[in-house]
Amino acid sequence: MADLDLRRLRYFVAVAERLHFSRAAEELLIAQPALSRQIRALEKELRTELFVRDSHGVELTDTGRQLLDDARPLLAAADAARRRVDRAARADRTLVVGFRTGIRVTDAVRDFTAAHPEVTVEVRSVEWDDQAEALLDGRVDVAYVRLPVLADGLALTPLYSEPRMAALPAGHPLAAKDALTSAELARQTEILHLCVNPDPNPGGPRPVSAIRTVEEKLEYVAAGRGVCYLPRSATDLYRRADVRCLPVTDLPPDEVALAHAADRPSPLIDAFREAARRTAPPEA
Amino acid sequence: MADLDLRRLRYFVAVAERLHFSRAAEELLIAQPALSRQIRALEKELRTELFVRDSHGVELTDTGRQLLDDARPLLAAADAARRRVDRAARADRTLVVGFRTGIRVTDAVRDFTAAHPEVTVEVRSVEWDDQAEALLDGRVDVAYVRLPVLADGLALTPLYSEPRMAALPAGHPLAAKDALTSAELARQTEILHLCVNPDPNPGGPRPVSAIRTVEEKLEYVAAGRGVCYLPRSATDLYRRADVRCLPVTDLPPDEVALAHAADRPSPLIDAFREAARRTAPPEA
DNA sequence: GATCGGCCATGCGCCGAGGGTATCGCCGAC
DNA sequence: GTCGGCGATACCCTCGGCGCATGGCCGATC
Repeated sequence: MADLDLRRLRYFVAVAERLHFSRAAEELLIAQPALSRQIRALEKELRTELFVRDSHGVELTDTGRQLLDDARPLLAAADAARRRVDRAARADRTLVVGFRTGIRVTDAVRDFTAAHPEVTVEVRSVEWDDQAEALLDGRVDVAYVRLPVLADGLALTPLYSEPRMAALPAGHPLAAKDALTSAELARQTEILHLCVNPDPNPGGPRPVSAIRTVEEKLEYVAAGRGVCYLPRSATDLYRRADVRCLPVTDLPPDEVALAHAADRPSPLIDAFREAARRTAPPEA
Repeated sequence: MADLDLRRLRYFVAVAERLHFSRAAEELLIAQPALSRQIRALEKELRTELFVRDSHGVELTDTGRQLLDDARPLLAAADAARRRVDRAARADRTLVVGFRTGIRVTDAVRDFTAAHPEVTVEVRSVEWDDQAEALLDGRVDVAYVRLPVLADGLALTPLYSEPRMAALPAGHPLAAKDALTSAELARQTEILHLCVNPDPNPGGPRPVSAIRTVEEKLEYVAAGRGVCYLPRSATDLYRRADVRCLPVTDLPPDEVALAHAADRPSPLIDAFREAARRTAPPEA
């Protein structure tokens, strides 16, 4: 039994997702006849029909659906493997540091570079909902994260913590105070949650709106649609007159940690971790 | 970034496992130069060395080890996907029933075939350590299993249970009794465990020996090296003069169930499950 | 109801990837 | 020094995949 061909699988997924050969071919940057032939060849290899093509268009068969379910994770795994190899190949020459808005990385990078001038340090911003993936598949070597982190397979080094703040509209009755408690906020107003994943559970209930950035979040707050929690570095960064930010005294502080893939130890990662620890801001 | 090629990955794994190009090529049924070229091409594609080749032979680099770690599960996933598609393709024409020694399947097959004469029923024996895999990747559609089953993703239908027996050498002091308790066995003798996996945890401690079949197990018992537990159907099947089998009164009976992959429902599987339930032997 | 347009399949020629055979280069063993 | 084992290279051939042009089918349009 010959191997499946990942290129053909990718072609198949492209067609299955669009149910349209010509458009899929366009997306794949090949001509439509080539795509038709490849799909036919795949069907022949598997000795089964994957699509029903009739005058109404193209549809998946049951077998096709089965293959689609398998093909997507398989292709993702292949990509991840490829990235991990890429990472291993440059492991002793380059360090890729992931971070998110509001986290200061320059001090640690400078400290690290002083000790390892031969190593190229890349700094790359990482989406929150992708940070664990990015670490595990090798797109970044280490990443600053805010605890808690939900994924397995990551080694975490706590670095520092910062007060948790609440952002509320400037005219809000609570905005006159100097500090707040979570009870006051829970009782008085609706809390906006940052929804990072485009569609966390498809079909299910979802947060107000697909808010992806802190700016967007604050926009909602300024519009009087609610309040939200933020770490202090975020409120410092995005100061605005129509939003007031106050410390919330009874919530545990927001902890920032350095994460890296738990397998695949590396002296460079260890060195960067020490650099990050040395340069972490003092506790507030 | 082009896709990894699974064929090349398979070549790579073959070399990595043998650390010998010529022998790997022989195994792969290609000539050695072709293999050398493919590995070189893979290294070029990944822009990194995977092996160090010197006069002492061939060795993996760190990157090569990383790739090997990823390649094996990837290839296994591809094979499993292929098998699941094969299964989906024949889902409404064929039913593959897995079973293990000592389980009687003919009654259920006959009952099922009477109701579905158009369906081809294949019966295939399955290794214990492979039964969950075989169900999940579609090599078998349903399988008779003995509880408990350790794998997730399987739907289980209990069918019947049978007494648990102990097998001991004919001359053993306890062999004169009519029945035993687990306490007597635990106190008096060493228990042989059936070691089904060729090497359960490489490098770690392992059971006495790689016993794979009931016959082998009984051979050890006859040789006086221990006693073992078996379900009654097994002791009935492999009767021998130098081994005595007695019921163990205080152990829960051995339960036989029908298992199938929890996703991918199928009317044929449902029908076979009913047939199995109808034809299950009465409780002892 | 003839034509047109959208869409997938097919025919054909080209090119490159991959395989086989023969051979080279290196190194260690005897 | 020679020989044998092993991986790399040279050279050639085959086949698979692609693009272009075109065919065949069907539904929409006027």
